[in-house]
Amino acid sequence: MQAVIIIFMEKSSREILSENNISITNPRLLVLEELLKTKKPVTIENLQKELQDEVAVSTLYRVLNDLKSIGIVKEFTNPENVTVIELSLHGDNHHHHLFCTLCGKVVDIELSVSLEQYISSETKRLEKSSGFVIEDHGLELLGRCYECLDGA
Amino acid sequence: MQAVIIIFMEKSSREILSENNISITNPRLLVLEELLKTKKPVTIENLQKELQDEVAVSTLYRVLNDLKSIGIVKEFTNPENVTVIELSLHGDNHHHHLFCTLCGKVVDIELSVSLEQYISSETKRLEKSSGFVIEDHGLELLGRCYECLDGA
DNA sequence: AATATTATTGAGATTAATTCTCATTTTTAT
DNA sequence: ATAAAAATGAGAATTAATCTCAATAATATT
Repeated sequence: MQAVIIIFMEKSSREILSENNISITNPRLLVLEELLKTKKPVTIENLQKELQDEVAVSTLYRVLNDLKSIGIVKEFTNPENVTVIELSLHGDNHHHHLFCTLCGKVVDIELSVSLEQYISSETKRLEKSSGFVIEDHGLELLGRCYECLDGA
Repeated sequence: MQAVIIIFMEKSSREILSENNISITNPRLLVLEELLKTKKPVTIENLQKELQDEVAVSTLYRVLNDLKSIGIVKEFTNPENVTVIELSLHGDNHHHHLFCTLCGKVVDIELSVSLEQYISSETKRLEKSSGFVIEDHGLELLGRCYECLDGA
């Protein structure tokens, strides 16, 4: 009997860049590696710390804009209005965010299918009453995380 | 038969300030008047334009912070990350925002009671799975407004 | 109502996040 | 291997917001 081993290989940073037809440069690889390593939403400040002496600040911002424009990085702001960066490789990964208002932690969350459906139908109702065409939505949840609750 | 006329009188800016025990000053009155006049969410840039030569920029920011801290002004950011200011006189007016991604227009919206309930119960589920205590939520809708759709 | 005390204002300096400029370096195409 | 095009680094420029501090206005006291 043969063992069948299935490995879900993360795409390499090089592959990601070449698939998107943008040139393969060191800063881009370094930023991508860092985001792949973290796997979680990060502030630009934290990215900067991790990439100190490897990528210039101006380049970091430029690279993030490049990655945003090919759609593999998403940007949003936390409740204190700080920019948060998140890798978004698999095109359609609709999700939402839960923020700790004390320490700033951000967690990705998925809503139940039924709630998503409910939001969609409400959206249709609101399209009629508002005259807008509604294309997207995001639910933000605010609270306090276990660590901050512990400390208190 | 007598006519019964009921007038819902907007509280005056003076009353609002004195009820909240903060001193009545001209800049505060001017900012409040402007917000009462507009009745809609406004960017700080727009507020500045309206109050040119009447309130110094530094004072405008300070007054907005004062009004935020007594809870009669709420602040949020639009999808382009610009700060938007909104009067919130009647303490509990939970609502959400619909943004036009083309012109930046912001519209207040109310969700149906059942959707709000649905979100609340999802929140309870997420509290268990995330370990957070969730205290608030906001739904943002993004789309294109009738005027921008017309123009296109 | 007049004065003393306290708080607020205006103007501009400061800070922080992000973008821009441009000479140099790296990448891609030939 | 070389030419052409694109990206980088360092620091200057820009923008939104806060801070500083002397002058002014508001409140409290007599």
